[in-house]
Amino acid sequence: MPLPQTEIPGRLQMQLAERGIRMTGPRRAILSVIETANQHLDASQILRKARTVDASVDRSTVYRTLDLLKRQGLIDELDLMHLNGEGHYYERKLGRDHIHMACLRCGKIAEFVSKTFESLKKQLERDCRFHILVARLEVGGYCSACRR
Amino acid sequence: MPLPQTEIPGRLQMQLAERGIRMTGPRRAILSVIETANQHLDASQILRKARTVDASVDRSTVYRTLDLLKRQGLIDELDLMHLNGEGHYYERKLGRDHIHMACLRCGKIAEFVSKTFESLKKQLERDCRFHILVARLEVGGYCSACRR
DNA sequence: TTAAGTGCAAATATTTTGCTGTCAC
DNA sequence: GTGACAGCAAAATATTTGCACTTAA
Repeated sequence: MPLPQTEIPGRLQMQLAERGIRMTGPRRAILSVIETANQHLDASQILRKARTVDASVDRSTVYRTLDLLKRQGLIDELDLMHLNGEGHYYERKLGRDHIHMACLRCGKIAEFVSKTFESLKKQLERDCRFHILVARLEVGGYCSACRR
Repeated sequence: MPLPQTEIPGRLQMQLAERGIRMTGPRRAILSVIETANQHLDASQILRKARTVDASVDRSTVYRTLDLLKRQGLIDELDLMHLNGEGHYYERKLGRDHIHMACLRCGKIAEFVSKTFESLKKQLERDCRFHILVARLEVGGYCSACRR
């Protein structure tokens, strides 16, 4: 049973602070955008939204911050099957990994948490003697509404 | 038990012919590169190798051909956890999907075929009423040699 | 104080597109 | 013959980097 992922505002900020990483204005703006996003955002969307908080935020700061968060394992980077161009999408890493299912017809993204996925990762770590840091399962196809 | 994937030379060419898709010089060169590759190649590498067969091959033809093969479901597109930049890697789609494990320290890519992965996909199709066309599981972490 | 972070501008990397001539079928 | 494909050049998109100034701790 996946625990409900209750979200503490400023959690990302806290996690960075715990690791002794400096907090700045632009960084705060970007983090808040990522935290409050209710959909997957790409770098440009993050930039645009961050600028509504702090108009001076630069595109390169967005990329640098995304890099930082990736290295810290606090966000995941997704392709979403390149439904819109070749860019990447970002989302908070919360508890259990989930699978992304992208409908190639209507573009809807569904998410799915699966015990089998968790077992698969364990099996992989055991059988391949591989220490997993990130796991990304993306699926493309037709959703229930589009498959008919 | 996965069947041994015996490779017939010119198989890709044949598969395109079966579908009534035109064969041309540049296309033949690109297909042969993909077929004989013993590692994952990105668009630039494919271009370079294709040019050793047919020097006039253009970069855009490589992209157009990769697009064609993707649409036909004959190749898979991978990120390999962006070990080297943001480009994509391509590989023949042969029989069973496999998992790619990228070592974030040494860069080695290992592949793994798993029954559990197959069950997971079936479960997904059933539980989410989703018709899967492509499934991509990529894992990043430390391989057995690097984890110590 | 000072190492880390920032904006800015420019560079790089990757992919796509318009166009016109060519070729497979 | 004709529609699909090609090369070329240019554009569009996505990301990275060098540098000088600023700032958090």
